[in-house]
Amino acid sequence: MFIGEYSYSIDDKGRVALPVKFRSKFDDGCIVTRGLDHCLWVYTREEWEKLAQQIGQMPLTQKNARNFSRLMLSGAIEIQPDKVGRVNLPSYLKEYSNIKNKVVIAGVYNRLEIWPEEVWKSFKKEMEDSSDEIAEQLSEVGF
Amino acid sequence: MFIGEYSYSIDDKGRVALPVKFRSKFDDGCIVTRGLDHCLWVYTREEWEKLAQQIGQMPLTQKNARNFSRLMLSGAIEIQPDKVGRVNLPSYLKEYSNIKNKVVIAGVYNRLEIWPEEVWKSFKKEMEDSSDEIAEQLSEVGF
DNA sequence: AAAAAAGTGGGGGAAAGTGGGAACAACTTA
DNA sequence: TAAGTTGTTCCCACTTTCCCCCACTTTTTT
Repeated sequence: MFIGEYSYSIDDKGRVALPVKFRSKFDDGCIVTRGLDHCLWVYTREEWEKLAQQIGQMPLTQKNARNFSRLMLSGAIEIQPDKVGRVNLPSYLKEYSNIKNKVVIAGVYNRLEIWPEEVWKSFKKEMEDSSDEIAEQLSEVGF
Repeated sequence: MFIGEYSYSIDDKGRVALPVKFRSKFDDGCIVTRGLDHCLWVYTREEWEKLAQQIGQMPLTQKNARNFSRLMLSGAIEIQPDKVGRVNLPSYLKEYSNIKNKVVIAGVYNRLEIWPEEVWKSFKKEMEDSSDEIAEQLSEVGF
């Protein structure tokens, strides 16, 4: 399970390190894709297969389903981390997430999330400030 | 599984490269056809067979089904990529998709999609901006 | 404080993108 | 029918990009 919060910088070549703790999970590659809220999601192969299969079975003829599968699948890329555990993000993912120099990687159960540092900070502040309200809204979705 | 987003240019002879990662899948030819949303769809032989069978089983009596099968089947062509993995698109497919010089190829599960670069950009922007709504609508279709 | 581990940076070689020429086929015209 | 013209396909070559590997610096741990 992925948990915690880690800071890294992106070098001139667009490489970003994955947290040491989790590197072994990505030995046989990881899948990075566009996540919701304009961050990036990183999955292990195994977890990705589950997700992708669901997406792939959506009906061709429904526009929403078509667009969602385009968004998720065309945004995805399989990357093999280099010898020291870094991945090279394609430019379209950096643009989508607005990642420039400093990033925060957050563990969220079955995936990692990559955020621009500044965005993460303000997002976190907002979350912390409104945690009570968030909790109350959760009861509405059956938590 | 086809995933990712790749940029290529079309040369004066109308040739467009397929992404290196997937070339081996098309060793024994690929089927290109008119897709929905005015892009082109590229299938492996195997996947095409499955799809064609599905389409063939649609009810003759529904106008939508008739039109869909016309679009897909009459537009389809089998192409053998050249030694460096390029395909030569027939002019009616270039016209249908409005492909000129720069294209984006997107992997979407069991097919590749070929888009004019400009169209893809605006389409993607729209999708990205409305990703929250799209995602929420998906819960309605049981995702 | 020393050693080990992790973060960061850069250079070289291989592979991929792209362009063009030559050979061949098809179609047109004299 | 033969010659010319157009178009297509195969193959080769150049250029650029990307990826792998190595090394240095910084941080952490014993």
